[in-house]
Order: sequence, then structure tokens, then C-alpha cells
Amino acid sequence: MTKSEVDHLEDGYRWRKYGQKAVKNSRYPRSYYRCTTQKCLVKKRVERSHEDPSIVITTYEGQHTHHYPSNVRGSSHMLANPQSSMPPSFHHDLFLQTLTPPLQQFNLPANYHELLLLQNSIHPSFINSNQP
DNA sequence: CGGTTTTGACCTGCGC
DNA sequence: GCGCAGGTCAAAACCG
Repeated sequence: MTKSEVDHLEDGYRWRKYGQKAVKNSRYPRSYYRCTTQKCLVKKRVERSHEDPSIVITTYEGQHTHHYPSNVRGSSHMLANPQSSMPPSFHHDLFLQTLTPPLQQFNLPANYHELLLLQNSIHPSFINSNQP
């Protein structure tokens, strides 16, 4: 449930695509990702909105039981001492916040843009959390 | 050379 | 029992 033009969303974890299928509702293909960290078998389903091609619906299946990888591809510049500045609890909270809003989005399309902006605000903020 | 993406085939659950 | 739809596997291709 994030607005993005690309499927490869860097959410702090590394994903390996293991499948792709076309769905009937959407005329766009749906991609299946799995967390590359062997400790947790979290799965992720990325589907493109049938209304707005610029919006992808990301459905997480399971919970991450580990911190994000030591070196995140594409965001390696933000790893100075992540564990220190961001305890797991904080991340878990963020995780819940990321999961909760989508349900409201479905019921309140009017808040869509606000939530999208919120989503866009969360990522940079937590990236900059260890920035002096 | 290792990890990742791609892509078709294969498997399973469900409705008729 | 069959067909459809969704989900997964695995081999080859691809890329740093």
C-alpha cells in the first residue's frame, strides 16, 4: 500500500523475487518476493493497482524476526550504527504503522493522498534518523 | 563466481 | 472429474 512507480521498493530489507503471475482483476502482473534473510521466511506480494498504475499494493506475509541486513542494497550509506539509534521495538512499531493504514485507505479513499504522503515521510525520516 | 531475476512449468484448492 | 486461478519451483540468463 505504497505509492511508487517502481516495484523495487527499498523498505530496509532485501527481497528475492521468486515468481510473477498475472491476475484477472488487475491487468498488471503480480510479483512474489521472499526475504533473503534465512532467519525469517517473510513473504511479500507486490501488486499494481488496477486504477492507478503508479500505485503498488504491497502485502506482507509474516513478520521479520531480525534486524534489517547489515548492508542494505542501495541504502548502504545509512548504516553507521542502526541498531544503536533504532531499537527493534521502534522498528516493530514502524512495521505496524506500515501495516495498519492500508485498511483505512480502502475505507477512506479521501485520505489516500495524505497517507501516501505519510508513507513517503516515514521512509526519509527513518533513514535520516541517524543523521546528525 | 555468487546472488538475483526471469519465465514457463508444476502443484494445489475450489467451484461447478 | 475438470478447469480455472493463485502460488511456488527451478533452470537458465543476467549482472556486479
